[in-house]
Amino acid sequence: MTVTIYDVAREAKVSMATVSRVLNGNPNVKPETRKKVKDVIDRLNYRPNAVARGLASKKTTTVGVIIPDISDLYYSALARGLEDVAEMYNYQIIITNTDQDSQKEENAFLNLVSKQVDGIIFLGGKLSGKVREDIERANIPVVICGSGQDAIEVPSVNINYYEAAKEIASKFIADDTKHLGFVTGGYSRYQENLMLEGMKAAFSDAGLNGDDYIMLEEARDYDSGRDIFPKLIDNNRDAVIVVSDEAAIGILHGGHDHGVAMPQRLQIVSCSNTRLVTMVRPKISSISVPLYDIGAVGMRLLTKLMNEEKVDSSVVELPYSVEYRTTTR
Amino acid sequence: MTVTIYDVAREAKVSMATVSRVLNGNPNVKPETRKKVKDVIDRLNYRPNAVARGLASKKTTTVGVIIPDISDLYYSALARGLEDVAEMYNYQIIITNTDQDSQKEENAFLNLVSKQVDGIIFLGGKLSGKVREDIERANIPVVICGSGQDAIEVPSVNINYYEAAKEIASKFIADDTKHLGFVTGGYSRYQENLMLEGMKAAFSDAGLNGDDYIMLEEARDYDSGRDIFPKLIDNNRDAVIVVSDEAAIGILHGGHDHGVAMPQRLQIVSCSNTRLVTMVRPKISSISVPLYDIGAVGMRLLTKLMNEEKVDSSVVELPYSVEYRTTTR
DNA sequence: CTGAAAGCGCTAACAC
DNA sequence: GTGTTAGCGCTTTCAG
Repeated sequence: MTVTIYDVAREAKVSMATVSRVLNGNPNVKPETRKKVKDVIDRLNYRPNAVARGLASKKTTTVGVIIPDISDLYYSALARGLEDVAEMYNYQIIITNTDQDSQKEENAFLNLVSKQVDGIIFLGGKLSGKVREDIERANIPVVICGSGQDAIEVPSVNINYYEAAKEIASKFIADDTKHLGFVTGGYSRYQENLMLEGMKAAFSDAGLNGDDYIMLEEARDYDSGRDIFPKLIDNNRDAVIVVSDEAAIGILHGGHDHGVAMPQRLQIVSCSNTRLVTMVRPKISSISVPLYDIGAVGMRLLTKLMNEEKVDSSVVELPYSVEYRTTTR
Repeated sequence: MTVTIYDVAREAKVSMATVSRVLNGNPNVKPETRKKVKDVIDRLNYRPNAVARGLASKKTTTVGVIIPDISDLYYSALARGLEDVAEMYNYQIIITNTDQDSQKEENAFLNLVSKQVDGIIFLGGKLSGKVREDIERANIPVVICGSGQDAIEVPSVNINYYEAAKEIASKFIADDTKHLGFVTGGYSRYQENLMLEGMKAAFSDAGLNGDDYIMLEEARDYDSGRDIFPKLIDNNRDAVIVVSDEAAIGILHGGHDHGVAMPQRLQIVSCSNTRLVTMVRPKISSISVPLYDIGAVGMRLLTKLMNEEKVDSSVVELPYSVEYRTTTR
């Protein structure tokens, strides 16, 4: 039925070994036999069975991607970057959504290992203790993209959210805009904590105690953003730093709906840098996180790891800037 | 190094066959031996090698997804629906982005077949003649989601865009809003043509010739939407039907930037129903395409096909409605 | 430069 | 119920 390497060998009057060699670009094949084999391959329309190949070679040219939610613009931008470089290096990608559920994360990881993927990329995610153990045990290259992880020896790529948050807070403080709200999204506790520390450092530099000025809230999507708007105003916030772009837009429209002038009354800076930030009016000021690049660089790092090339630094920090648009004064 | 079925068999003092049986839930195993085997599996922390399994059983529990761009909200919503039901049925998903490039589509398809996926889902895409031949030859279940395809015998799931477009146009005509713009996105020519036919039918029903009233434009993203706004006004459009949500928002903001009152001067209806439509002000009227469901139903259909269950109808049309929000009067 | 043969880790008849 | 035995389609020594 389906044509195998054996059929090709027979037709070309060579051994399977030789066919295998031309398939894999092994130079130890006389040009003429190579041509002969290639002709037969074309004629028979032969395509090697990647599964058999994987079993024999212990390499599947497949990498697993564990992602909270592919329909979240933040993650899908990362995923796109990652997939593009995977394609360059001839890797396929198996994607699993976890909704940040630890159990799902572990299942996904174990499934991927069963499938003998050559490497795994985590986007966001919590990496519970169990998963960490599994990583340890599986002995397979893993890299984390776009999500801080607490004291873990896994290679990762991200921007420095501590510095970014500190920079934003400092600017606000300098403008005498001190009553800040920090609206977390529950994406990565570790990272959100880092940002909070950054803001506190900014207050500290100004001789102030951040705890007296920073109010914490949580909103991840548009609706919850809109819902917390009144609370922000009631608590006299001058500005908010919002992790989730959708929540930021929700807050913005909360202002719109309540007839509150923005950014006069409340300034907003969001932190995810999805396409959304410039697709609303007023445009939202935000950290320019290089999402696509984080994914791309992460995958590049993984290819190196899978290839056992040495890597200069396994935790890479990409540059960012803060774009002040029209939700800030 | 890694523990295999053979190790489990030895430790449990049974044959590999028996281990395989408990692994696959084969009922022909005495409960006590089943327990014995399971204990050893746990103790050894054994996990079957899915690649070996795939080779032996000719089933990989993996399905391929060919998608224009995962970072496009329209497609990622479909993908999420699809992935959720894939997970329910214990399938993993290999995703490939094609940017609607025929060559990439064909490569992706062939790669997926090499990997012995059990089925393939196309989201959007052009399905050039070559790919159609490949589908024919590969003899593997394929379903197309969220994209019309011209005269092709491949199972698919979508909504009836012809009727939707006709309904919208009829409403406009009845309101004496006859100078329509149709802003295509280049997603699926076939489908966009279908919509155009639908609009023409609406004019025809009103005793009018659609060609005299409908102006065609193309814009796929936010910026091009904004860019074509002046042209729409210069050509005296009363309303536009826009395939891409992002383009629709672009047009909306084009109006904003030019100080043109919307929807008084120009009404907008968009057709992709991504989350974006309710995340701008004014909220955009749109066809309520059940994106998630299209993906979910498509994957469910594929599981049936892969399982060789019989299927009532291989082209399924999901219900939709038209939501008139605040970009229409 | 090429071929023979031994697996890779598992499933699936087929016996018993 | 359980074990034996062939493969699945390929890569990879090892000879020559």
